[in-house]
Amino acid sequence: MEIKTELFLGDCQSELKKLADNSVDLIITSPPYADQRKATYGGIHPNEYVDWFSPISEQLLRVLKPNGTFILNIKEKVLDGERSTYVMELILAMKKQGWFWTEEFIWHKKNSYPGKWPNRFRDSWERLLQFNKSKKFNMYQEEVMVPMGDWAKSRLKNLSETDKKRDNSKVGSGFGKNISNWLERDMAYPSNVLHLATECNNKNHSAAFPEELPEWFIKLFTKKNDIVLDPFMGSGTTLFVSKRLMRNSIGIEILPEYFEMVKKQIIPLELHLFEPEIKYEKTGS
Amino acid sequence: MEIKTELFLGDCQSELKKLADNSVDLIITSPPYADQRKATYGGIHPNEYVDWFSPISEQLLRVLKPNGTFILNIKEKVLDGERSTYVMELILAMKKQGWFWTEEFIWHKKNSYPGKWPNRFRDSWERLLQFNKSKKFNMYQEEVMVPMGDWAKSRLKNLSETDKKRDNSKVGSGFGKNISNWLERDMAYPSNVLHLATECNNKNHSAAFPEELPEWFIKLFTKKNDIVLDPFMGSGTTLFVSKRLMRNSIGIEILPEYFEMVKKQIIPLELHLFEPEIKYEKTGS
DNA sequence: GTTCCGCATGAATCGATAG
DNA sequence: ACTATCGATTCATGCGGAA
Repeated sequence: MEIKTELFLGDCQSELKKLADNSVDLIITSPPYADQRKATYGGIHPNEYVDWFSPISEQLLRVLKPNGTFILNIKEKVLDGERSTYVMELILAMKKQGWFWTEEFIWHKKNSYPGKWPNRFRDSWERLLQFNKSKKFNMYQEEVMVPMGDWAKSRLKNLSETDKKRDNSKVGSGFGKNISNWLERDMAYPSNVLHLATECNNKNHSAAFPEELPEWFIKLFTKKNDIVLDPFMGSGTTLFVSKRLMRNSIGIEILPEYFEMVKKQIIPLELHLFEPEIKYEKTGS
Repeated sequence: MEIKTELFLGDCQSELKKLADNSVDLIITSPPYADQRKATYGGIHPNEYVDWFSPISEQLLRVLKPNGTFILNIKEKVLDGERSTYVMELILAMKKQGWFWTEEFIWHKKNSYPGKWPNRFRDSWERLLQFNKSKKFNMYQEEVMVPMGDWAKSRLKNLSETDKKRDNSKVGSGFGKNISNWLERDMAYPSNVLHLATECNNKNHSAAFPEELPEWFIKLFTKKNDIVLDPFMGSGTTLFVSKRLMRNSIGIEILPEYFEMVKKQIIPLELHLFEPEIKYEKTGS
């Protein structure tokens, strides 16, 4: 089946109206934070943030499938020495709209920018708010399982030693068998804290998140041929990852530069993606 | 100078009234979370939590010195499939009382409670909310500087590979047990994400936080001979650490068992603490 | 005296069962 | 219908006994 990528150029709120009700499986986005990035986006004052975002979240609620998920990446800025409260007010407002606030993941940015202030440390985490339309939603936990921690590693080490001896006495060669069994068993479910580095380079967009971030949520909340929406597309990370993972995607971007940039990059990516599939069928292996 | 430890047995709200205005340098506490410690403490329903805590936070605002800091350790529970909002409502309520919400630290608990559910992962973080009475407050950042590991150098190369696995060992600000292994020369300021394991054993209290947690904040926000207050003393971790770091401390506890337990333990600790000092003076080294 | 392994146990959450 | 209680799930950690 072909993977589609749809791009919309224009204001997020009005472009969203073109999308059908209950048509999207996953929304994942990082909207412009209040008063950040004033140069590229309008820059929204913290006090106006909830009023600005509410009509958008209302549209998102409409287009999301009943079993779908909305992941909102956001962090309040420091205003006059203290944290703003607009994120909390936004959560409360979205709950009134009908959203369920299911969970708050923490994105721990391992390589946050250094800096020194007299009264605070580097801000090295952001919120990843999970909202849902109903209490039942699709979640494919096995897709994001991770290897176990130190305990399992050391245990695996010892096991490989003993298994070596056992295998040598019984069969002869091949410690691969037992180890691979243990490797499979040594997977654990992750927690709600994500450790990812920020991507500082090769993107023109000022605040692109690392590919691993949308990848994790796309794997977790969608399956192949599902539809992913990023209403603040930016440099298009979410869309590229969606395509790579064989998910359809929709992107909305208000700035023509980003829109054109993504549009140009999506087409060669399609060719690149379908080429290996043909080869694979020919060799038959 | 002698280090004093004062203990109060009784209800937090009424006992706090015995303390003088502007008399405490640091408040650090972990109140019973809504409906959690039902067996030991009363258990407060999420809907009533703000009303229950507000009179207490009002007292805390009164007793805190103008340059002091209040660290509140708290996390909302899941209620009927979604996160409760009482922590956010509490922050908004405390701001109305006159508190400044300066910062939110994240306590990442490596060893969070296990479990598997169809719709969520393990909860492995808690909030450490920093409130202040004014925008100018005492902060001794050098006291909590951490050595830098080589993870900072190699982070760019292995990014995609390591992120697929769970990074257990070297994530983040790295206080804990391996400090002695780190190189001394390049010291860095920590960030606002703390990586600490919970203490499961050797305490009779059900939910003592690890000593490193109050230690970090005591070093960061007080100097020697300052006064530290824990209005929900529990097993007394905050007080023991304060004493060890030569800070005066005040503890309030409503349950006589804990009160007596801490009382008994504080006295031998004093003897233990002052003995080495005398020896130190005698040897003169 | 080390190192290693077994085991109990947490600020958890869900779903089913019972009043 | 709505609350209360119980069992099942699962992972890092530290302790004690063993090799």
